[in-house]
Amino acid sequence: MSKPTLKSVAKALGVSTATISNAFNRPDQLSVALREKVLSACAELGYDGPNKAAQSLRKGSSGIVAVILSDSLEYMVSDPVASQFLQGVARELERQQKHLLLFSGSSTNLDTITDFVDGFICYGAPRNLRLIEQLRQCPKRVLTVDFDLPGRPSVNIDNEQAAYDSAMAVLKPNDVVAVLGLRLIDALDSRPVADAPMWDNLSSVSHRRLDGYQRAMGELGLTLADDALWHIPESNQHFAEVAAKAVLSQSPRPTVLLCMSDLIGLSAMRVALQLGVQIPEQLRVVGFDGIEETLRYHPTLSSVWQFSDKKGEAAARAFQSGQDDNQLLPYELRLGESS
Amino acid sequence: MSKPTLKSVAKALGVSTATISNAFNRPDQLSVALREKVLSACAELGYDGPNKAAQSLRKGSSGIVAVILSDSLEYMVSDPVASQFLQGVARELERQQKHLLLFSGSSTNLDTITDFVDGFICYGAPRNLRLIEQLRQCPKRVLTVDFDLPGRPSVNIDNEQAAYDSAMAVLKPNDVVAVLGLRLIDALDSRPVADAPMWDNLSSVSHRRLDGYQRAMGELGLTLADDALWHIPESNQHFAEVAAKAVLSQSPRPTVLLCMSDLIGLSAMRVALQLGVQIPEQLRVVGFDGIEETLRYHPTLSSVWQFSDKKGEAAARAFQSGQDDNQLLPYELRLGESS
DNA sequence: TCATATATCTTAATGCATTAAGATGGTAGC
DNA sequence: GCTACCATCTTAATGCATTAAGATATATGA
Repeated sequence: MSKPTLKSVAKALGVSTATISNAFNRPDQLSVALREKVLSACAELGYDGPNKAAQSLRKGSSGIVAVILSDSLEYMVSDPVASQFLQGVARELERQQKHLLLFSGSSTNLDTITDFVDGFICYGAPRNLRLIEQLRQCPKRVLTVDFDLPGRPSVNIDNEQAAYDSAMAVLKPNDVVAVLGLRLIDALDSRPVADAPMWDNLSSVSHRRLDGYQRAMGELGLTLADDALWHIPESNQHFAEVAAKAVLSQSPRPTVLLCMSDLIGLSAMRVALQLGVQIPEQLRVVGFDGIEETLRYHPTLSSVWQFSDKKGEAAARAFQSGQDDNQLLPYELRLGESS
Repeated sequence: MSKPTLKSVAKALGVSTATISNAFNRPDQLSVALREKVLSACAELGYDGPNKAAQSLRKGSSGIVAVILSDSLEYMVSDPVASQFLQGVARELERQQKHLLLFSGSSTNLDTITDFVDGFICYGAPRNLRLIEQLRQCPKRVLTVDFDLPGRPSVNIDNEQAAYDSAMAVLKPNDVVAVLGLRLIDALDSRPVADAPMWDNLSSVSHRRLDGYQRAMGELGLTLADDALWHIPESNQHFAEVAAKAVLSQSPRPTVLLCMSDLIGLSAMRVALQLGVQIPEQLRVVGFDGIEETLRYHPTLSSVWQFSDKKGEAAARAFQSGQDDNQLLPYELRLGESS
């Protein structure tokens, strides 16, 4: 006997297909007694719910939301900011009884599954240009986070203003400034940006933050030396330490480090302390993101808190609600001992 | 106007729906002239092929094969053995015009997508018990690689015999033996197995290999000391070096190292050389898997070559062909300077 | 020239499920 | 006792596509 279907189960029970369907989807449409009879019969016959493909076809939606992570899944799970975001998305999606399908940005064949999902939430600007093109042309709903796609809704914070605020909070006249930036150019190792072409992909967060830093510096009459702007390919300890070591060995030594993530900021402080540089007397540091570890570390790190879990929830909610604007979430500047 | 469908396109062109469908799926069923007219009309109307959900429903298959990787995706891409396997699968699937959907073993909701895929190729025994249960009960085709699931087809090599062969090739009477094993117990760091409960998950490859080692040792009258059997949680340099250092510091120092992967073998040789232990005079080493790096390294590493790319192809082919047996692929023992 | 084979396109049944609208029987109100 | 309404279930249209079988017209062969 082939796999049971709604129809075969209905016939076996002597009821209509609508009844079986309702037993699964709209319990209020039939008596409890009958519903339980149906459900137990289904279990017995090995029928485990309506076929998703048919359901998706009929309803026009599958209840599956694909989340595309720009970086590798591994990184995303280990990075506290990203994993908090993911938890927020998962929480909100569960609340809405939706399912979550996870993709890494290296996925290249969206066509394969576009018809099976309700749309995409894309976290972070993908490096993969083909993927970006596919997202642009995707007929399904697409919502971006931490970057913008023309004509698509997005969830973000005002990175320029936040960066400006954070810089203004630590900078003093006559400071020597260095910026430890994240993914500014197309290189896989930590290095000074120098005159490498900026990888300005969809006005990514990093460039907005850089703009904010520079606005603040401009107002204070400070300039950024050519070798004081560093590119870090991925927000982790190793890459951050390489950059921090290099920058703190320069002369004149920076008196302020503007860091585009908290992991970078913490790593920089570790390096500074190893080098015997006093914080905040000789060096002030400010991070970005707002993760718990900045509070446990000593000295505590000043940072822009952006509440990634809320961001995840907001993204999932905005995805569902259908609102098409570019939403800016609140952030909060919290000063620690590092400034 | 809503999204175009087969029907709407057919009406717009004044032909039947069958013609449009054939234009996409069976070009031989209509004249080239008409086919091109149809295709260009589709492009103009913004119709990009038959809806996959409907197609899947009608055809009973979607052409998507899901590959589940027991470890994290990141690890899989970096590990040469796994990534070769993946390449083999991808190559064969492409040949069959199928699509590949990648999952990590931490995925827990197969139900979400079972109706959308033709089945699962599962590489390596998942740690996630819920996932294993889902695979057992999955109504779709499931093929396992490097482990077995009762009643399911699998692709593998004869790990017991291969391990036996490799051990026999390096062992001599009176040897002191240590085993650097992979994922033998449920621990996330490198450590001696001692009396921790063996994590015998679905007769995984590691336990088969251990059986092979021990059969060989038995025949030579050798025994494995309690602290000479080590568990390594993941096949990478760091974890391997920790274990190798510990084992090579024991007294009496081992004269043979049986390693369950080449990465482990190579790391162990690196450690040995650092410690001033001569290979092969004072220590013989044998690995497992067969990766190119073993040939470039000096001394070259003896190993069991299992041709992971072929394994990937074989898995994809077996998945497709419908054969339901437990296939054993050939392996090859290649001796290097390490023994 | 007639019968037959070929190429090309259409008809209609089918896959599995959802859901608005209709049918049925019972209960409450007066 | 009659009407109105409610709870409960069924009917039937619908979503988007595939494909075997049927319908034409054109070409082939004797």
